[in-house]
Amino acid sequence: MFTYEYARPALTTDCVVFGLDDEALKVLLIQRDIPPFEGEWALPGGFVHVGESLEAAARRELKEETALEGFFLEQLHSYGDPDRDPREHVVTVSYFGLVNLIDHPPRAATDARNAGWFGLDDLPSLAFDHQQIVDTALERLRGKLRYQPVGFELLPRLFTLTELQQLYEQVLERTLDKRNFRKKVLSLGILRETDEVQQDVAHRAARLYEFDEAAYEERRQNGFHFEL
Amino acid sequence: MFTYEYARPALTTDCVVFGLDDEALKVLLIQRDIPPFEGEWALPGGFVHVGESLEAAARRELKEETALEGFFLEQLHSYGDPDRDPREHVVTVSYFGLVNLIDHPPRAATDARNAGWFGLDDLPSLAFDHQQIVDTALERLRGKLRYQPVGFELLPRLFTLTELQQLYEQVLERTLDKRNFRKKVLSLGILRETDEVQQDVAHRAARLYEFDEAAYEERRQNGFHFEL
DNA sequence: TCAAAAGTGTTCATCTTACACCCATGG
DNA sequence: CCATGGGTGTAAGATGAACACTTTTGA
Repeated sequence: MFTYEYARPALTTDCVVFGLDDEALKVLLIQRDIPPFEGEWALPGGFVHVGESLEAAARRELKEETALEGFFLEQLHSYGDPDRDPREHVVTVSYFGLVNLIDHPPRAATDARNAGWFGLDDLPSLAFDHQQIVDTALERLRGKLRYQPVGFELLPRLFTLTELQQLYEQVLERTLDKRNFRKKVLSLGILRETDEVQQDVAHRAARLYEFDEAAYEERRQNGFHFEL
Repeated sequence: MFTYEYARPALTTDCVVFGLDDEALKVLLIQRDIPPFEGEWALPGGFVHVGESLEAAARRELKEETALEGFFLEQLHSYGDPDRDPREHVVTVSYFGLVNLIDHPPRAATDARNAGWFGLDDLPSLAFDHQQIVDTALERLRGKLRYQPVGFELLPRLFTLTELQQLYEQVLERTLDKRNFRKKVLSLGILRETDEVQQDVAHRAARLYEFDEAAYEERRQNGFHFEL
């Protein structure tokens, strides 16, 4: 039991983790096993421990609930409406993560909660204000994708230009011209062309590329501004 | 006294309020009258009350400490490093505000703390991690200014195109071409030209313009994207 | 009449967009 | 040999950058 002179809101983190598979952009959800909203789907998250940084709390909860670790995670927004949790005033710091579902396939969560990936057009109704948080995360993803090289986080290390283009098309919800897209993305000089090509495809195999972090960093230092 | 089953970090808000006067972009600071960091300068802010939204807490503290109210305020970032406050684990949600110093001149704060506007190149050393928060806010301001019509918040209702240009030059720290700037900003169609001109200037008086919020909103609905 | 800032267009380079066909591969 | 996606260039339009002089006003 812990006692304070003044009342304190509770503090949690919640994560919106996006993943990409062959079909669509998906969000990671867990099924709640305790009230409130027992049995409903919600964002993975939980209480921040004293002595723990916000990001550490977010990563810990994700690992506990969904067995995911080691990927891009960045703070999104904090929500503190006193009524957002029916129990009491709970402030949540939301995080926004990106994984590629090839390297991080869905696994049973360690603490036995049901977890799953849901297509964005196919989300169940969410507990708390989590739908709003997902909406904000999606807006943020769209914004970041245009101006920062985060899309690569959703792809395997080696990818084809068509895969990259499809990622942009799916997230931004519009079609892009193949020739213009390739011209633009290659002109940025932050992709390394590898010697490898796609395997096991029933047509001409596409060349595989890799994001060149070092080249990106160097260009960024020199005032280069990523934009797609 | 309030007792909880698990320990809770304390929760505060801190505000980085930018103001523009004739000379430079300034930040609003208060001098702390209690430990820790007693006597040092810090961002205005304080504890979030239970039952109070985050933004309400930020506005309340600002009003109490600096007598400022009724201006643009938006959430910035949350900081939760366990060591950022020497007393205990304190998580802060930072906000970022814009005021024009003509309509909101510096006044004595109601609760008798010393408050003041400091030029960005002239900041005293700040308590806690507040320098980092200011740096983040400045980055955000620079980013927002280019892509959202927030600059007007720093100017009086009626302003000249030169004032607007100087604002951009000061915040972005680079000079802009007068003709190109005017061409671009007018082509956006979100400024209303008024019949009025500058008063009491010792040279040809410039025409006064006004931000046309309605026109901006309408254009935004139709997929228009502000950019300067 | 002088000082100070307001106001105004054109040109050139760059970037963006639209668009269609042949090629390589595996089945 | 056919189906599938991979890969490639050009031309026209739009946008951004560079640049200097005349006008208005008050002191």
